[in-house]
Amino acid sequence: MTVPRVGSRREQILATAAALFAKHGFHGVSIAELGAAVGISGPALYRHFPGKEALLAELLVDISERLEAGGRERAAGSAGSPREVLEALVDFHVAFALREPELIVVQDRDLDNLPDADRRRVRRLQRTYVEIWVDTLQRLHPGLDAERARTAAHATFGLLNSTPHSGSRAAPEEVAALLRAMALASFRAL
Amino acid sequence: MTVPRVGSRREQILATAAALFAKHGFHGVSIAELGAAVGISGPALYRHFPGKEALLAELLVDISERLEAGGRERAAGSAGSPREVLEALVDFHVAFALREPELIVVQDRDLDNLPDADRRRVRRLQRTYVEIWVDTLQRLHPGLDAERARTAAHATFGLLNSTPHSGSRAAPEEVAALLRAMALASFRAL
DNA sequence: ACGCGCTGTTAGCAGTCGTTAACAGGCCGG
DNA sequence: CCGGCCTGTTAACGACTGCTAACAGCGCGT
Repeated sequence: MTVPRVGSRREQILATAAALFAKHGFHGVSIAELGAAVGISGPALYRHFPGKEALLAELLVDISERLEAGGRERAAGSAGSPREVLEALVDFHVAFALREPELIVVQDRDLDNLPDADRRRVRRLQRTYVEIWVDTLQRLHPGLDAERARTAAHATFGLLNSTPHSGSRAAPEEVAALLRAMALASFRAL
Repeated sequence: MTVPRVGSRREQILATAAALFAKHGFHGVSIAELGAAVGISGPALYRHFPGKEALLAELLVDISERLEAGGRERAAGSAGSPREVLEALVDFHVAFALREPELIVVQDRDLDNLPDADRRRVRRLQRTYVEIWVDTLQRLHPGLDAERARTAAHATFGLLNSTPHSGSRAAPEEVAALLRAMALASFRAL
């Protein structure tokens, strides 16, 4: 019994890769280093992944799918006023950024080290995630044109994704509350 | 007469390197590619720079010095209320981020590809720049503790530095005005 | 006119990278 | 007990990298 966590090695490798890629960049981490960091050495990684790029692809496709799904979920039912939806989106995003800062870093740093097919997929997911925010902002502020809404959405992502940059020795909930409040306040400028 | 732009090649190389590093990352650009992009080929770059790392160092030291100097200048004379100083800082930073988005990208993406001495220097400059913002925020909001002020400063940098991410087909002045307004509005949450 | 410094070239070297090949031990179903 | 799969090892290959060496044309001061 007690299935020995099928794919537990895989997940360990993915988590370690996320941390190392975030710290040194995709090209700055060798297969040998990554292997050593999980206790195996070098080419053993090829028992779990077809190659280095595939590893990055799995990380980035996964994070962009989770963001898009989370955004869609909170914006869907059209239940809730635009303001409530926007608050839910902010809460979701800030929680994500605080929980997995490495993935946030890797996603916009190493996107173009992906093979073409995966990069297109990730780009499309990112675009639809942005559009969820744009639609919500436009419903909240009728008359706001799409271009400005898009700029505002990206600005908010930059604000919320700033967690990896600040040392943030403070408690995560306090940081989350502060970023949430700043993001929502910034929308008053629209 | 008409000095033939002493160092014009140097500056051309630096500008091209900034663009390429921003697009593909430091490790993603080879000396040969960089040479080809400026019309010379490969090792000719060593006539102008002692090495690849020195090139990156010059870019990053330069940008962090300019940011620190610009921030210090606008915060110095203690002329102006804290709110005026803060508005000047925002204007300065957003103009910088819009004028040289590649440098913004390279600075936080490839900082740790610098040789130790240069990285320490850049880190120190960045720290004092942040502290200028922290001090101003604390003068504006007495009772705001330094940790929260630091988080808020980083969040504002993320917001203002979002320009490279959004396509921003709009006119730069409009984007600048929007980001400025959002940044200043976000401070109301403090 | 001469020589030198500046800026460019090509050839080649040493090191590192991702990846494949060949091999081996452990576990588990028949 | 046996045979295969899973997961690991080390050795080696080819490609590419940053960098150096050796050489050459050009322009300018004396």
